[in-house]
Amino acid sequence: MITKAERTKRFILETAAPLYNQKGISGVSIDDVLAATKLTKGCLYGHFENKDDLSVQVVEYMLDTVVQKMMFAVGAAKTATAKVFAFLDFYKDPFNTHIDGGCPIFNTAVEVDDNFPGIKEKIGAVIRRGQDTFTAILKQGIQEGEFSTKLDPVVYAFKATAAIEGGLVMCRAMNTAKPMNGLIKSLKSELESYKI
Amino acid sequence: MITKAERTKRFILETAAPLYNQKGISGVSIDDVLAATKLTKGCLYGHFENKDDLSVQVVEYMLDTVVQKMMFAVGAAKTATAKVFAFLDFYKDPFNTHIDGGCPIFNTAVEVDDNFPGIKEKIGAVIRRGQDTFTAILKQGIQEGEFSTKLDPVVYAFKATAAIEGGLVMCRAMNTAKPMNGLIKSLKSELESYKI
DNA sequence: CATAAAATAAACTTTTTAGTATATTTTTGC
DNA sequence: GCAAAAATATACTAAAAAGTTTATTTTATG
Repeated sequence: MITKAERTKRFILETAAPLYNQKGISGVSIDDVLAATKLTKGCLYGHFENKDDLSVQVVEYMLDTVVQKMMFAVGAAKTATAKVFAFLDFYKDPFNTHIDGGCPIFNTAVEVDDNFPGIKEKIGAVIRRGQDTFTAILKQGIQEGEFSTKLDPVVYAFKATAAIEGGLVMCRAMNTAKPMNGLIKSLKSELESYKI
Repeated sequence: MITKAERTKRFILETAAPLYNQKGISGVSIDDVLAATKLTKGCLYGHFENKDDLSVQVVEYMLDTVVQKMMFAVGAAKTATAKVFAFLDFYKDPFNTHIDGGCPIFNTAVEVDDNFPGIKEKIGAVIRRGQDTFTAILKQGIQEGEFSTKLDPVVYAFKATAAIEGGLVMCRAMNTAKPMNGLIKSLKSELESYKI
């Protein structure tokens, strides 16, 4: 049985997530979180030790959420090509990013880069694991004769991820979703050029 | 004649720039800037109205600086190919980014995305102008017979920029410069595939 | 070299934010 | 229906950060 306390804690994480994703760790105050959740300080501090504890858990919640959604989208596809395409489509709408405010992995990576070493380590691990998964999918595609051996899995995985994530930030900054379409098409046809 | 006041103001902007680029606007305090410059409050507030004024001017200084350096690097090249290659090489070392802390355009874009609407507008304009310049270079390359008409200037410009910027963030988060080499090589050979 | 501009020193006020304490009320789950 | 858990209300304290003030000292440049 899920307790009330667990539900409340989860509600706080869910509600705080878009705030953190939009304003960044340093940009969110406890009062912001209280205003968004309409809870009281007593309640919040009953679930989290202090702001740092809250911040770390919100970031972890966001990372878990986005990784899980991405895995679900990719996992539903059968072939290597379909899996990669599912990944490329994951952020096709830069203004609907599963958690409001863009990609939490990237947003957090930028903020904690030269700050928050603990969180940085976690972000690095998530990205590394993502690259490993992506690379493994491509390698299997090669092994099973879906792609030519001329495809470099490590390079394509990095290029595709970097371009999607970078494109997302650019689109949001320029306030237009359009360039994302051309980018995704280009990355798809680049992969298809290795098809056997 | 450049006055002492102008020199001091510039010194503040130069010194604060890496702080802002590393910690973000919300992460930098006035005391951080005072500690870094070893100036006093009286002096700082003699040059800037308040923290907001300082922040806006630091961001503008960073944007101007990076755009100027990029233009210098690209401008030194003669052919369209050489210009694009110069751009691709601009961030080849993710840990030496002209201003410490990564690309200020991107870092600021992420932070001000859902916050700081004034600064966001400026970032958007810088990115748009950059894309226009990049696209114009490719178009000229096509016109002058350097590239095939099959090259889509808008798509390649966006893809290359997004990938470089995204790759920069990923490398910094993973604490490795290596993937940047493969990425740059891949983007270069992608462009070369359109060479006539 | 004189003076106006620039910077310092130091002590403030104000505001914001984090965090604490406790008595009271509400809710939940047995 | 009742006891424990959870949340509220309210009123705090503490610390950090922003911003002000003013008298004094230093420095730049006409």
